Amino acid sequence: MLSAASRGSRRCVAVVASTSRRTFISKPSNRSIVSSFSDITPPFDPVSDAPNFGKVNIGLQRAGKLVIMNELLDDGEHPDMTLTMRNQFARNRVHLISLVDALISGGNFTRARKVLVEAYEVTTQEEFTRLRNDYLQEYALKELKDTGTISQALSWLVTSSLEDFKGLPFDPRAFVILLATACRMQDRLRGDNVIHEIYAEYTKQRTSATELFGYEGLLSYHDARRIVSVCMIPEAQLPRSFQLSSAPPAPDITRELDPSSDEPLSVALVKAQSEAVKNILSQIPASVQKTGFEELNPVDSIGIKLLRSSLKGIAESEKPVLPVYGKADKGESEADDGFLNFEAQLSLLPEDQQAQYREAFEIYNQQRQRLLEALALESARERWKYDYEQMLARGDMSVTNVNEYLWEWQQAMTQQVEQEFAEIDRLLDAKNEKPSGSARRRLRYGPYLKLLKPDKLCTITILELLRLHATGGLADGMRTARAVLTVGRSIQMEYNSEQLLRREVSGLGAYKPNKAALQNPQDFSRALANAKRLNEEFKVLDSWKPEWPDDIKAEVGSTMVSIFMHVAKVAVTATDPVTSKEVTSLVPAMTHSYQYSNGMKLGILKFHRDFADRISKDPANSIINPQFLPMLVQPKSWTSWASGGYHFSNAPLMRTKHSIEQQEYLKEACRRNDLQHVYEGLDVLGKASWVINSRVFRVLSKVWNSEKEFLEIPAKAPAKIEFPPEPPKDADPVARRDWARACKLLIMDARTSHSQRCDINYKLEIGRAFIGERMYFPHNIDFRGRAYAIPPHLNHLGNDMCRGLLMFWEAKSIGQRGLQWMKIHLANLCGFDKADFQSRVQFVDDRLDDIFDSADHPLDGRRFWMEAPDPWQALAVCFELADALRSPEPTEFKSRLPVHQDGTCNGLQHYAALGGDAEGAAQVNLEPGERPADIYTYVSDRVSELVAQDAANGNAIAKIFEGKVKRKVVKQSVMTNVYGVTYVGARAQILSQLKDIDGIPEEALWSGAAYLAKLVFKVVRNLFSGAHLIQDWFGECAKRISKSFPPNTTAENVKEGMTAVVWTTPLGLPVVQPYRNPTRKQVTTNLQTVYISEPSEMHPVNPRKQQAGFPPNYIHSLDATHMLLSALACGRNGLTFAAVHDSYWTHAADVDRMNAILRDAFIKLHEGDLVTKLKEEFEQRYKGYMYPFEINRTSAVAKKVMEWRRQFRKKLGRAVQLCDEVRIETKRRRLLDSSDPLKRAEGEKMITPMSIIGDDTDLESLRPPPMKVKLTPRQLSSENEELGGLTSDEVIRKTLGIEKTTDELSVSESADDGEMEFDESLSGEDADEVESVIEEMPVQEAILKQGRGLPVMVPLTFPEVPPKGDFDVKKLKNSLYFFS
Amino acid sequence: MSKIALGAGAIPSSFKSALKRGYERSSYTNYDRCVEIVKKLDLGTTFKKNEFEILEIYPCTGVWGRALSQYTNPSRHIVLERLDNYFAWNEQYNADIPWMLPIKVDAYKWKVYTSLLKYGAISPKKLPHDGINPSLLVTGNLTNKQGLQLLGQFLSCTAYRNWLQAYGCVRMLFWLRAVDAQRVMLSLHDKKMNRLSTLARLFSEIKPIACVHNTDSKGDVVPVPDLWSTRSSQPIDISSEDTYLKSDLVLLDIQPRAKESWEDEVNILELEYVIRNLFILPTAPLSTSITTLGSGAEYYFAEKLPQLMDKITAKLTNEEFVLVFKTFNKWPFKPDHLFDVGNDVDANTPSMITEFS
DNA sequence: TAGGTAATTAGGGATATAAGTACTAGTCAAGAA
DNA sequence: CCCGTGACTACAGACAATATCCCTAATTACCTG
Repeated sequence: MLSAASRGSRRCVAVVASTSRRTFISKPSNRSIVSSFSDITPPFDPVSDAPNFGKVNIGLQRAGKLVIMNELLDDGEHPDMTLTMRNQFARNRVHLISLVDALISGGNFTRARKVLVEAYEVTTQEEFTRLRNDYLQEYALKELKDTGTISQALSWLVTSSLEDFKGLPFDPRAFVILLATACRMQDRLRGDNVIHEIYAEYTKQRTSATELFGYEGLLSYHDARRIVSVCMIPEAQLPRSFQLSSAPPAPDITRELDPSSDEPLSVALVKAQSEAVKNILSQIPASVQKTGFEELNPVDSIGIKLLRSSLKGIAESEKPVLPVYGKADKGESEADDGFLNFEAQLSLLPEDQQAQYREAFEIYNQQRQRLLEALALESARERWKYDYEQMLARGDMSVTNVNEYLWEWQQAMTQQVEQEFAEIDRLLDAKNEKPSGSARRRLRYGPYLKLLKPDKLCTITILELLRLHATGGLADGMRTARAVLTVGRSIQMEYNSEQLLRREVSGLGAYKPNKAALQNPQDFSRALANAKRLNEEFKVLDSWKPEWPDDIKAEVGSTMVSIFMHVAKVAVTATDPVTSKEVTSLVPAMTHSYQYSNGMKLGILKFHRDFADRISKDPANSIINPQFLPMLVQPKSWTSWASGGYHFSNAPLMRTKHSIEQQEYLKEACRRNDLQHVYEGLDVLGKASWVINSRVFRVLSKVWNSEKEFLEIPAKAPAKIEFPPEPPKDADPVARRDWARACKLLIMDARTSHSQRCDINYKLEIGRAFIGERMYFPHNIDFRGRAYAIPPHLNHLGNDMCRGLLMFWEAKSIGQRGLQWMKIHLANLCGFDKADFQSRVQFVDDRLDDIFDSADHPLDGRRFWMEAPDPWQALAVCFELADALRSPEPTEFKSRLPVHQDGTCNGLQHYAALGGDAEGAAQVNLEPGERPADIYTYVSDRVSELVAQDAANGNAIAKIFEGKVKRKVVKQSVMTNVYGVTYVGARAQILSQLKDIDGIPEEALWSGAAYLAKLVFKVVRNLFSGAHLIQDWFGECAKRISKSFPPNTTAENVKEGMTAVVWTTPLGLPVVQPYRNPTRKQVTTNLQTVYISEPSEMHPVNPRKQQAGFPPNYIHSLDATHMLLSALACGRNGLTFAAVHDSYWTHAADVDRMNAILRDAFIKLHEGDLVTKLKEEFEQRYKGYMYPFEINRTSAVAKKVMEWRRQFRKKLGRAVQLCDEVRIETKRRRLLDSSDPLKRAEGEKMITPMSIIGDDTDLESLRPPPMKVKLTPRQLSSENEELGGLTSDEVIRKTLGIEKTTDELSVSESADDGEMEFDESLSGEDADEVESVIEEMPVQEAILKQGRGLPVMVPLTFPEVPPKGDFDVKKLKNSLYFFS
Repeated sequence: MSKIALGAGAIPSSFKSALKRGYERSSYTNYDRCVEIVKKLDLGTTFKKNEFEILEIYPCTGVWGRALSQYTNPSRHIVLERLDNYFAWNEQYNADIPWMLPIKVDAYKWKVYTSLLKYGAISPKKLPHDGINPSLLVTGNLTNKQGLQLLGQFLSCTAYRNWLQAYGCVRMLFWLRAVDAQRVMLSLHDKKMNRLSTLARLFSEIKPIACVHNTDSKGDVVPVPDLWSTRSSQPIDISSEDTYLKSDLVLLDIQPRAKESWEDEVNILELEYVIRNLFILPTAPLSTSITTLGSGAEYYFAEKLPQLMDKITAKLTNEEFVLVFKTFNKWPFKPDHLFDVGNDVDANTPSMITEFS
């Protein structure tokens, strides 16, 4: 048990040093950029004309400011993290934290307090303080509501600290919470007394009141002033914002406590505001208004358009008014343009009005965004209900729409959930009843389940299951484990959002806004001002809810899923096999079943076939889960690891993989303000506004509704698969197997096309909902820093179709250069991207006719666009280009089209820059060149040559593949080669490419892939020597690190003690490789047990993955840095910027500027010697760590070490473990480093393996000599070979001494049917040829292997970095094809 | 006729090391005891001298095959084995058995048997399924993981009555690891009743012929399979000391049942599906485990077979299983297909993958 | 009412599951003799 | 302690085996002085 004092001294992370403070200036550069292609000189002068990066001090000068987990045992500094990771209560910890939170929110204060006391023992101080303050706040609020005072809360604050929490005092925030609550007391006089009392208590702890006013958002100005006057606090102790001089204007709304309402404030406010909005909108000229403000659209999946109308209707009815749905929602009319031309139409107005309307639009969108986040679930439900009622009104009970089912299920489920709630309550109340198995489980998940209202729980469950069905991989089923966890997670997220909404204003309950003040705005500007003020009231406090442990999610989820399965029924019809009559029956819509895969059971949930069929067919309206949709307003700027993006949903900054280690590093970096540039970069990405390309959408929609196959859209499959007839019962097993295989293939095909159709349906539906809307994609990052859009399904990172559907909201005049770039862009999309720019422009100019045709008759024309590798994007360009060229002044044309600039083999670009590798630089366009270099084409050409050679020499496989080796075949393997792909992996990659090529016999695929993989490796080996050196260095470092132990390793923590590879990107983002071996266990739920890992526990690292993952991850962290850096600079220079990792997008007009920026960013990034810096970081980060080094067993030193171990073993009385050596060696080093000469002497006397070796000895000299490894041919492989390359059939024939008969040939063929025996397809001669390829590989390495040595723990050092070449990355400045 | 009593030590070491690597199959090596076993089997009543063939797979040391062959005198004894060393060894060991013909093929492959039949290596008579086929005796050494797989396939054939079992009820004598034998042999009342044993029980009569009976260092009996003693046929005790790799082995005599009329009313694929799925929840009452058969199954079966709903899957009798099969066959809403299509082939769904360069 | 013992249960670890091993070879790590 | 055997096979977005038996620890029930 830890005393309060020691708790206080614990720190999570030690700051190693803080030398320099970074500053940056965010002044945008307004430099004009020279623009002409005939002008080969670069737009920027490399030296003097750099774009303004505003002194972004990218990281490398920051060495010494790393986040390093300090784990020095001897200092007695247990970082919280290691404590929580290794605490024996660790498993309890996360459970207790989320349980306390749930109990508080559920209003169960008695239990909450009890668990809080329990939690004290196992949580960190920070966690605990937050929990206790949460409790205090909610408790005080409750008391205030019930009794009008908060005396009990106050007395708890006074006494509990001593009684329950070992004297851990409350922090100032706790007092602020009470003070703010006291300010809400109706009885002002009593309120003042309480305030005084609280303050008196506070002064017992602290003298200055300054801290009290430091919590943003808790106290309003007026509250603060009141406290100041009541407690007579000196003005000097107040922050500026609370001083008298900064008094805000009197608010337009009166804040009254409305205990009866539990509606979130923002909703209440927006509803109240609707009149004002209506007024504003009514003043917009008709021409603008027509664009969709009032117009109802027949399709409204998510409720956005519902909101459009409900805003108008709310004032009268106080309830959302449903839009009137027209006829079937198919056809072209649906593509209403919404606000698409808002700006254009606005530009017709006088300027001052423009500004006003823009502001109105902004506010309008903000309101809708809030409603979207707050009410989307309800709106989906309303839609179901509406359809259901329509059905009733029709008087026809046959279900025509999925929604009608959904509403029935929703209702039935709600009832069941209410019963479940009652049961939970009964159990919670029943004190002395002994809980049985199911009761115990109920008690465990009950508090969580009850956090949401039953109807909401049900809606979430239904939506989530439908979504999983559509996207969960299996067509007619989903993994149970995934389903229950996803539902559980979704419920938690909804709870989090609700809490955020609830707390949004000072966390002090709901208010009734003064409607009168809003409904009669005197004039337009006053209305605007009102609306603006109200929006500012929505400031959401940073609040982070603990994540529920997975087992809780699973239990909550499974409860809901099983309720769903219990009540959801569909009517199905089938033919009775006996009577041959049609029978109809009500069956569960979803079944719980199992499958075996490799002998292991897999729980799956399946929707009934008939219902599943519906989902892929019916418009996906109202089954879209609205939790992470694109936003209507700019995402909230990122300000911390937990805050940014959505306003009322918690989306984390980083997608961590259940790794506390990652989270802790991130939090610490965040705390230290290291992530400002990351935030800024992400904000730029988030600020890019998008709109659905409605013309592309219309084409897509038409194609979709035809239900025919089109490009990558599979045709609508019939509900029932037509299987070939089953072979007769006594058929040969071979026939039976072949039949089964054929069936399974059919099933799989149906499955993939089904899920593709579902996926496309989903995307279309989102697109349809957002048509004509300005939308934004909030972004977050993976653990390496790569950015991703948070909204799933439809975003610009998706496939060609998604990208084709999206364009920028903002339109920019393209200018001459922009027109060129747009043409180049089209050429690129058509796959013509290897030529110089001029040729690409020419490529497009030569096809203008086709392009116009595609734009005018996309479906019934010549369909030029469809032949492009990226057809939908090509179509979008066709439209845009046609418009531009036809406009009177093409260069004035305002374009919204994003134009891409893609890195040419971005990974190798970074490698070449890291190594200063001139040759490599030229291959990947770091070096300026006349034409773009393409490394993939180069490799495929070289491979083709080799294939041709082999073919000429009679190699059968080579003959098959002669002339078939295209760029695409080798591309992936070439790229991944420097990331450490193995022969097996490359072979698989090539195989999957070969499958798509026509004219290759089935049986040659495999041997061909193997053959080509070998050739690719052979070509690449000599090509990327510089990159390989660095890659090897990365690998060696990662290997040493992942096998090393920190100095405080003990026998108990030796498992977890091994080390993950951690580094800091130049932007200051700490990257932690999460690869560990998770231990998983079974958790019993209502449906089945699920097998999940225990996230709160620390698992041993997986050195293999750490090593294999480091090279790609490091390079990716660099390209992420480059991207964010470019984003940041683009943002500061006023460009719209979007990116897909190594493909950067902007308006056509701005491509030149973007190119200049991204090149500069790359130069900036690589100016310093990153590899050396990395080495220095490692040395600093892993100072004092030890790793096992193998020394030659036969050496004298090894003998001595072994002798020492024998002695040491006697002393210990047990076997010596490596961690013992770490400990003793650490002790010795500490003594040697001591300033006390006595201690130093003591240290010198100590004998350890390292002292035997000698601290200054060159370890390399101790390596065991290389050993010859005898090549042991595997018994198994020799067993698998057919006798002398003969088939078994021939063996039998020969053994029996039967001569080949005339009908032999046909017989043997039929016997081999289905069995793939490659040996046969190759004559012996050909096989030799393959051998020859293998033999040409350097044999020495294969046979001479590092011998096994004696492992000795030595201090962790790193090999020298490979010498850097003389390529100057600044040359890049003139390289036009770097990104192109 | 030379009787070579062959202990483990008598096997040439070269052969021994070859066996150890990756072969994993054990084998009984006590020739005298093998003879005893053959005698006990009393094969002569069914298999007349020179009027039947033996098909032996994976002979391993070949001791059992030798004894069997010598004492039953088949017209031909085909041995399927892939180890190089076996052939050299066999040449000297079984030189005196002229009808023995080893073939170097992989007995795991189905098409091997097709070829054997095609070339007349074995030529069993095609007989109706009303009794043991006296023209072919299959034996083998299924004492590794692969062997268990093979056993499952042989048992499946007894259900389909196809492949080798297409010739009538072909008797099979298989050496198995004791644990595997136990799994197949479980009786109705055993809690551990499983898929394989149910299949076996439905279509064949299985008897243990020889069984390990070890004593440990203290002389106590090591309890291996406990059920043979209760069976009518008292198995012969053998010791794992006398086996290759010192493993616990059992020799099972599998005699396929004569065909019954219900077999025509069910689909074997459905039968396998039903058994497989019901045994996912072996201890649950049928009312629960039946749900794994498909959507709505619980209602349909509760209506058709109410008397079975409270029974535990693992305690269903043959007759009750047959009822379930028949009922399933007539179910209008049975699933469209009965395959467990693994989701392992999540491979390139072309348009779903996001395109990164 | 306290305490001791019997009885029950919860929970963790071990094991079996299915059934054409898809293909194959080098490397690294846990495990067993 | 050494050696044969087994798992994995570039990274990321996007994670997932389950039922049952058997034994032990822990808790409850029950009994008695």
